[in-house]
Amino acid sequence: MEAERHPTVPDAIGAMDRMIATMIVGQQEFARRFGLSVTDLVCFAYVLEAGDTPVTAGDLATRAHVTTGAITGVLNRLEGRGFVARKPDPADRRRVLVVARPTAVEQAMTLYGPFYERLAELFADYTPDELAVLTDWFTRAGDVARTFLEESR
Amino acid sequence: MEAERHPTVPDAIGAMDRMIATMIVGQQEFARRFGLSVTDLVCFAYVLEAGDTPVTAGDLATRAHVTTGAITGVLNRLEGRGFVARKPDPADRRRVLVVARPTAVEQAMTLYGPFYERLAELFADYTPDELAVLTDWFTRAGDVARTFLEESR
DNA sequence: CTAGATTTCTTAGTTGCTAAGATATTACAG
DNA sequence: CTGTAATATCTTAGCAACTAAGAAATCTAG
Repeated sequence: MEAERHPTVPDAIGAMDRMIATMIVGQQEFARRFGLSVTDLVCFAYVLEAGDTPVTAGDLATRAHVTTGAITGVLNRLEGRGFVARKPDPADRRRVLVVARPTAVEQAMTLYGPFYERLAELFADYTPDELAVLTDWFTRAGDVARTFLEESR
Repeated sequence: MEAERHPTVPDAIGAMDRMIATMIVGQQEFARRFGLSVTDLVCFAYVLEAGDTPVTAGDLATRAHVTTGAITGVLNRLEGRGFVARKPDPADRRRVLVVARPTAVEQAMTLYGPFYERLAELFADYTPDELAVLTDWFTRAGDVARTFLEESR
């Protein structure tokens, strides 16, 4: 069946939309179980992603599209759960640097782990070339969305 | 560089995570502009997706993982914006059927359109076979997430 | 016909957000 | 230097959307 193997761009966008909607609900569910908000998880993911690069409270506000006032609450909750720590910036004492606690990834994996295992099983069904196509698309789609968000400020 | 063209499964999951996080922030931004909540958009997308198949208020609560009380608010807002209409179910008068208004897609496209154009441009960079891989993954990842959500109730 | 189950809506209370402004610090023009 | 403006975070008051619990209407089964 050639037709089914060659979806149109609108087909792809439709399938993507349904996937995104489900992932959003999934994140809300994860957040609920952590006793955190979706914004908290988005910020935490960004801190982990940044790795050694220092992240300020303001960076999180920009990235999550919320006010700095909201970030105060985000950091209080993440700090309360032991996910991150506030650290003063020696170079600029107005700033607050946010660093992930050593056990943070471990803690997150307790809840995310089972879901990631399912995803890993799914990805295992694809060839290395197909995995490259998927990873490339994730990266570029993320860039497209980020650019779109920045432009429409 | 072979290594770069063959990401590992963890690479793929990492790229996917960052993409999802950005899409979540994007949906929050769209919701803000519509004067709606993310839950409203998730429900609206589900109503559109269902097409002619009737959707009840309870279906939306199940799909969006919120209480039926929250759905009352969702429907009031979506109805207020002219996106959907409540329709009594002739077969069961307790039920409320939700149908998309004819102009609903058009209205949604006013805001979503520019973003979808960017996505369409991105998808245009992929061959039909690659597009098939992507669409297949969207569908299956959506199924994995939906199954995971249903199991963990 | 009645008792229980189902479906939506209502109400009270909680949470996380924004907007505006307070506070502390840094940057820079003169 | 010094004073003024800009910047970064936090605080506060108010608002919007959620939950939990239960009311009201309707359906289902014995």
